[in-house]
Amino acid sequence: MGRNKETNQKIRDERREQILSESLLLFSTRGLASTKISDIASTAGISQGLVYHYFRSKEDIFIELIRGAFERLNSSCEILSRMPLSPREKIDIAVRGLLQDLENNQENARYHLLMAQAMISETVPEEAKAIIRREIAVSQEIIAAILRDGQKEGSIKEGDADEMALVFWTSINGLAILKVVNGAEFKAPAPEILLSMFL
Amino acid sequence: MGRNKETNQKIRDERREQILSESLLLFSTRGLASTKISDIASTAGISQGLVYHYFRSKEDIFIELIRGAFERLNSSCEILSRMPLSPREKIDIAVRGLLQDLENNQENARYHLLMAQAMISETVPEEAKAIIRREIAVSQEIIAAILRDGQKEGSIKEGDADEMALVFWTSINGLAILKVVNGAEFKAPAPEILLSMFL
DNA sequence: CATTTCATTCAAAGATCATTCAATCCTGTT
DNA sequence: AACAGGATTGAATGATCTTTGAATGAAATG
Repeated sequence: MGRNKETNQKIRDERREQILSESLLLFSTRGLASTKISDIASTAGISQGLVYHYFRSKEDIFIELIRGAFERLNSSCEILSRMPLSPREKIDIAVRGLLQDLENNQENARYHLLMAQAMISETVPEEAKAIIRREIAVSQEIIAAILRDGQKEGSIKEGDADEMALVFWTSINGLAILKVVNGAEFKAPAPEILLSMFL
Repeated sequence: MGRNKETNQKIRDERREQILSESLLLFSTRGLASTKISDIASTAGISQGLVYHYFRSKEDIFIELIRGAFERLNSSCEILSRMPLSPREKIDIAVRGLLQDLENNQENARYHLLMAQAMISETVPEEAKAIIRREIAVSQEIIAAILRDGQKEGSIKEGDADEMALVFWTSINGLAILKVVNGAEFKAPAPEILLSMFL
């Protein structure tokens, strides 16, 4: 009666992850439109047809990656906001953590880049756009809330907290782009530069 | 003997500008690969064939736009650096000017976006990449030089000036992206937030 | 060892585009 | 009015990709 269920499930999970992982690499540096299914297949070492066994279309892969990107980002943010720390410490940890992550973790920078591409491009699938519309506010609101807390107790600079959160993410995002572009040469700037906007 | 030279030249100049202008709009929001020649032609109100009367290829249009983008950016930077102002005033003017420009001038934000896309994507024409490699350092070096001047006289915060210039452009760029994405809703953040990194 | 069930491949069909080119139009000039 | 010269059009060409589906292969089960 063929292979048993668990083995098949494992094969499928692994292939799926493999396709997603290679696609992230390609989408983030070449964009959705310039990434060919044949690119994905060949870097993953499989045939083109097999890609369609796992995903309905190229755009489906993209949507899945966007979904994962926000899941990671938002859950990190929520963990941060729940930490038993002062607002000032939270911001400090967030900036240092994000910058360090950019420097060490290629994949994370790629996720940032993917999100940036998805935000910019009018040609991303509607479903991806919908996810962005829905999720983009979460991380910004969390940072803004921390900033407001800090402002109340006087440990964080005055100013419109929403605008400050916007600049916060904008800067992180810009640096992520730089990281992917510059590759190994990339050296994250001193956290103090960014922190001086808030503390 | 047909139309006279000047009239033809004028027609050609105008058409060329028109094609470039519509292309900037499309490339910046959809990317090079997802922008079809038929899109450019139809938004410019001309036939597909005519586009090829003015440019050798789609990539040629892109390269021309990138060339123009850096020309604008670098010349603005050089004007700034020559102004008879203190370093502190120069940075102040640069930040306020750039933010205001983002808010009022759709086209400028699009140029920033185009540069970002060109930097990110591995599939932009080699000639565009070459221009980027050559030109990208200019504006960064100019800002870094102003910062160093200011640090010498104590009016600007200490810190690695190159890194600070990097964060400077990164933030501007990130905001430009946001501007194009958010369109009319976009409200530039208070300049003071960014300025607090430097002053 | 025959059989079943899927993963996987391969080649072909269908779509979508960039690019070309022969024909047409427009507008000063003679 | 006839003409010249370039601007302009639009359909055809061909290249490139996505997607499909029939055929193959491998592993586990009876």
